[in-house]
Amino acid sequence: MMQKRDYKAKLDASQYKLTGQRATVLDVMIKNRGQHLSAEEVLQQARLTRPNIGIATVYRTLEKLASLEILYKGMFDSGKYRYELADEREHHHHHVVCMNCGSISEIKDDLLCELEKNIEKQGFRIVDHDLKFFGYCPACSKF
Amino acid sequence: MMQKRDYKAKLDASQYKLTGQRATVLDVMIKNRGQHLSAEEVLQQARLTRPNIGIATVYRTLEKLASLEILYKGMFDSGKYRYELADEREHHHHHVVCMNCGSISEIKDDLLCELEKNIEKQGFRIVDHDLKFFGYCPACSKF
DNA sequence: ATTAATAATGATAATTATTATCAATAGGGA
DNA sequence: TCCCTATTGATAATAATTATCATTATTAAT
Repeated sequence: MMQKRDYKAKLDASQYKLTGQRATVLDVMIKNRGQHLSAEEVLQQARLTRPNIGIATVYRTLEKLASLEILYKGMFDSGKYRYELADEREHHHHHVVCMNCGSISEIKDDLLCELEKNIEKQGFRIVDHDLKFFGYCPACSKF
Repeated sequence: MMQKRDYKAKLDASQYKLTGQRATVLDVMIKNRGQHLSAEEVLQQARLTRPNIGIATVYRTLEKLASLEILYKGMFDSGKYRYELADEREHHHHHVVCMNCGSISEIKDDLLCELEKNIEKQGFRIVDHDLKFFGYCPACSKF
């Protein structure tokens, strides 16, 4: 599993500096590994250790980290983006969105490679995919 | 393939009336079968035959038609919902979003039923899925 | 170290998509 | 016809995101 220093190295190799604010945002994402945070949620957590960080900086940082492929930015449902550490979703897992409690669980799978190959036979070039299942998580499906 | 009268029957069976405005929106969706229109795009088209229809009515109608499962409402990318005739995506097809021209193509497939069964073994209850591929459509992948 | 150039930040204005409000209108029975 | 309720269009309000801009921090050159 990638560590903090690896992400920092990735940033150092880029044109961007690892400022205090960016480190704070990165720390939040690492602390919440496996979760899918909205910008607002990242802001709340970031302010625990850096009370005066602004929402604009959070957006800018998330955007940069996503452009460096440190984060994955995805639209899961209802109108806002969520971010997670990119290596968490590397080859290949998918999301189950619980229609009752809204929780997002992860499912590992490699079935899609085959499907991508079929699509490429039709002339497409596929570079990524996003698969979501909608239903009820184990807790909610009891009711 | 479902015809206009079938959709109308579905509406008649509901608590909602088929008003002129709703018929206009439905006509737009039928005319654009297989496409994924945003509310704004529906408005543009609707105004060709009914120039003073308002955006609020379009949103309301799309919402109602989606709640009756006449339309499917999905978030494909970048922050806005798109709508399509629900029967167009019945059992089972997926979307390829071209990262160059933004076009959305459709792929038929039934591979996922199996995957859903696996997930259900883990305690989830799955009722729907949404699979998107990102890449380049045949036209754009030439460059 | 001092200064000049550049990049990053925070506050906030602007924008975009969507939803809510509300007065005016349109149908559908008594 | 008149009343009742649903629908509509205009527009205000909201939510998420992006843009702007003056201030601050960092870097490079002297």
